[in-house]
Amino acid sequence: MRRTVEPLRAVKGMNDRLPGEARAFARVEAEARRVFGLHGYGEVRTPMAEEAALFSRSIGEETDVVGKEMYVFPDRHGVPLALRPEGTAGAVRAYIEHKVATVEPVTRWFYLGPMFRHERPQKGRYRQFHQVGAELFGAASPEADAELIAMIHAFLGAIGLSGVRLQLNSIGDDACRPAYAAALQAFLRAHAAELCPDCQRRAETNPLRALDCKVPADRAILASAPEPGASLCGPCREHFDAVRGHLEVLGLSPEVNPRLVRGLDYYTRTTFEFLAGGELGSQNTVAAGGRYDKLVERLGGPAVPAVGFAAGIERLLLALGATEAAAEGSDLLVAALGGPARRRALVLAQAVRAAGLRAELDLRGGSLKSQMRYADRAGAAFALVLGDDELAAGKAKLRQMGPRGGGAPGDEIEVALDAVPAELRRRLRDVR
RNA sequence: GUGGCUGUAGCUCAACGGUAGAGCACCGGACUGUGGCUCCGGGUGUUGUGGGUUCGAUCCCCAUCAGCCACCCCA
Repeated sequence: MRRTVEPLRAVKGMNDRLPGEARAFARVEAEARRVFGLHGYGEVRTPMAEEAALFSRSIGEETDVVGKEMYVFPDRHGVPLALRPEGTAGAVRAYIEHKVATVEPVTRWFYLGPMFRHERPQKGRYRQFHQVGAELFGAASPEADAELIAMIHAFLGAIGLSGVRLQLNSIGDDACRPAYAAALQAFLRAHAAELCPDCQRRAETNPLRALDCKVPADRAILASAPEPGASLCGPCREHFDAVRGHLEVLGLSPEVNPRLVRGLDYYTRTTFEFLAGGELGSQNTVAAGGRYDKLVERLGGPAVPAVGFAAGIERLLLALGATEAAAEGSDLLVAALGGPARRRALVLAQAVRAAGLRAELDLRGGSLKSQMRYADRAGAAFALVLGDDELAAGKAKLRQMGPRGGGAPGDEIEVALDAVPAELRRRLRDVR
């Protein structure tokens, strides 16, 4: 195994997912498709790259996601493109571009795929990570928020994630948020000298973010800061209370967290997060979202309200403590000895597959013993022994394998070569 | 981007300033054509990488890369 050339490695923060892990991943995706499908959501697939301007306009120029973490590069004509750092912007762009609002009043979309942010990787946070998310366009009512949140809860339950906490808040809309933000900023500026450098910065760039500062001294000061929940205008208050009420009806009990804010600029009114314990450490937000009633308009579309969310698949898997999922073994492993028998075995395996059963040949050849051992460790349900004698007689020995790594010796019967697929199918039915 | 910890076989780990071992896994044999159990055999490694100190470095020093943890930020 001497290395003569330096092997290339995966890009930092971008990980391979080998089949064992990929299966666990695929299961989460399959549940997303199933549960979202039950709620009337259709899958959209938008490009991985968009014009960078789309993200700065929607997510916000001043956010870290756009300002510091986006992969931006010029295309051949010098147009700045960006690898998508999240899914909502692309979905909204597609919604506008295809004039979807003109053909249907309410649109339910979900998406699923890789996102890219140039951050320092750590557990539950990677430069290429994967999100599943959904967007509900055209409904301003509190029912929409509640339905979406309940759907996420159902999805988390479906993948086996229990013990999640739901936090809920409202950050107001154009009518009340500006005044609130100004009040909060004034408060922060007044206390700037006592606050940590981060909060001094936040006071100027994104005052709301200061609310969830983790520095103890800051928390003490911020305890008396104005909270968004207390400054809502009448309609926002009404909307928020109705969302809470609907969630209670649906059997969910959200914790109201008056300091829950969102990092992306496009949110209005409802914000929420699902938190999980487990092995996630500080990256314990597993799904998050909120309402964004002005975004479609802001990106040049009609005035269509919307609410959406995204969940990080890697984080879901971590929260689940998902271990690798073993591959299902073949229905049949063909062990053939000698050239003529091995040629016949190629054909035989093909015939079994054509009958809809999984067949595998031990491609290494080797002794019958080693081929049988392979059949065992590969988890094959049956093994077919094909040697010169069998070939001459037009038959093969079909042996039932016990459970992998142990169990009773299997029964073995002779089967005519042409009858192998049918006989295998019959026996598999008995076994399973 | 900031701070800290860690890098030895496929995995989990050991060792010592004198170029590395164990368990599991893997491969083979006992059984010239029948898996598992047992026994026997096989180490599969430039000790992450590059320098430095030294007669000699896996060990000490520096750098770098990667992973992890916290912060920042976020899903």
